Amino acid sequence: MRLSKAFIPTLKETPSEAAIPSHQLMIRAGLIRPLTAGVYSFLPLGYRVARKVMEIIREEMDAIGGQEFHLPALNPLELWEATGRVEAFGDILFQVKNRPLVLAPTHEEVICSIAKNHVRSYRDLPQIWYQIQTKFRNEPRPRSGVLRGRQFIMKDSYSLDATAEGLDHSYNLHAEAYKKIYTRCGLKFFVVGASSGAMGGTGSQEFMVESATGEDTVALCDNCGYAANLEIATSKVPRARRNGISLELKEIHTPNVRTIDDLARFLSVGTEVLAKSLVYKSDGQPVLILMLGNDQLNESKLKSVLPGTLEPMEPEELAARIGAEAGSIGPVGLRGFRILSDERLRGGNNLISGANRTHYHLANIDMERDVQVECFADLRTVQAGEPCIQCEKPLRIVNAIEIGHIFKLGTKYAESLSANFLDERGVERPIVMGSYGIGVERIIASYIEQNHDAAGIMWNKALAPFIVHLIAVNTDKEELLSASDELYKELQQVGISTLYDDRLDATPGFKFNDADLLGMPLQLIVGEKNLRYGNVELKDRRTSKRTIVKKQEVVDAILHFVKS
RNA sequence: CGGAACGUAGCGCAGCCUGGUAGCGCACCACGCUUGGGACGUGGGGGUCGCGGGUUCAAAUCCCGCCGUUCCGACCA
Repeated sequence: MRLSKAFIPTLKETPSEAAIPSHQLMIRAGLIRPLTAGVYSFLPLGYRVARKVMEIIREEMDAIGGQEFHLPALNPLELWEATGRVEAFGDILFQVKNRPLVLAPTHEEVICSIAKNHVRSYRDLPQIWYQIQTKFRNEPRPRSGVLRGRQFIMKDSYSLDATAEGLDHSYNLHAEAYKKIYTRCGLKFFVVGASSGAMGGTGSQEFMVESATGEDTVALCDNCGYAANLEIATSKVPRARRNGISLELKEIHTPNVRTIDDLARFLSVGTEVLAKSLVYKSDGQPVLILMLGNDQLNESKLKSVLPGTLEPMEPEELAARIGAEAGSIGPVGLRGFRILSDERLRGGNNLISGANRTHYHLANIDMERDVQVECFADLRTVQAGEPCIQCEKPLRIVNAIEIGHIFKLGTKYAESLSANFLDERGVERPIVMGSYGIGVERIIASYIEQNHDAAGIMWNKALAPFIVHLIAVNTDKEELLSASDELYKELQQVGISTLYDDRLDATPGFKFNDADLLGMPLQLIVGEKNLRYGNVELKDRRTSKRTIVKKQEVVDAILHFVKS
């Protein structure tokens, strides 16, 4: 492509709305342009990258036996009502105003409706169906450029199996394919155990890229490789103590003590003998949650114990129900509340918590003797430095970008849409499903987050929109321009994709800076001082290493680079 | 949805407080000059100052409402 004729609008200045490097560079390098909040146009250069990513995905999906579909983004509302997901998605689901249609945020429903009509027997299974298509989600707050948009390209696939073992196999095939895809894209990634969230199902893993700009938080063990989304991560923290004798309950006066830290200071005790009470409403019913010391409640974990709506109780309602302020709430003698406790408090005694009387706390609480706990569960959020659940080495907590998510769905969707098949014995059973997603834009943005410098992007060969950026430096010299033209033609003939900066009016500095910004892996620089001796210059964008090569030999050198 | 900021030429911004001619840099067009790290000179084109209402002789500027965008938080498959 000749740059003089190409539409590659580069910007010298950083657009004010872009706060993170990938977003800034994608706009500056002319890959994308914003249209409205969370919606971007791919410009030609950006779409070349997107196509490379999609082709890698396609090859690896085909390699595990995937069959490519192209499903409609417009779905009948009725189909989504059947699975209850109109309500589950709520405002995230775009609904068409003048027809009972929705814009699909994912395609389990459509897949099931096809399977229901055409998969009749266990002999038709297993299947892996996939597509690469635009998804629509009405995100309340789009941000970080293409990392969280309202419209984005997603590879989504669905496995259909007869049995749970079959699902395990399909799931593992996907996990392996995903690793190959990210590796080929040049991403440094890791896999974490994840929450299935609103998707439901029996297990899920996320593929993550460590990045300060990521919206997910992950606990990592550098020693043994344990990695889990903070939504489900656990650690080996000790339980609350249990002393020999449970002392008698005793009310203590604690004027103006509200927080756990205040209380520990006031009583000169460690926070590990204190039980914190949090009050929520689950489907409108009051629930008291007990946490040890300053442990932070993990709402994702709580939601898996308390499905349904969940909201913190307002202080006014709390005061009205208990007659005490939030800092003095406790589990003993509390009526009308379900009581849940974090696992860490199981069996503890001689603990201190609120007395349900403002300015008073209750000491010597025995969890077994004094508290009617409905259930114990892991409800706490892991903190950095805590011992790893597997090897007890300290955990790290990092931010990460989710670039893929795989789910074992089970029979949830097949059941609600009656997607059944007949097994070997002629018994009708629901299809066992898995669902798997990769965000195409997130791969691109994550790649840029990991591979840029002050000057711009540093593409690898796999994702680069062009392999070579050919720069004609002194365009006023006839012989120099014709030498560049010649090289451009030769590179085209041997199939090396080349962006050729043949602009007559741009100064050398302008061209060099554009080349660094656009970030093709190799820059081929044709300038007067080298050409005089029959040489040209090759610059490696990533290392900035320059080599002087004979003009006749440079195409071979580039071919060698491409094959290496 | 809560908190905050912003909206003036394609981009980055000033002007607003203290009302009276819409400005700067980059980009763009023409000509000249220049060619190894975002040149230079001369001339030029381009703006309903987000939208609507109000105050005023007069509004980019003051007041009210709306819309949009971004950031922090909540939320998040």
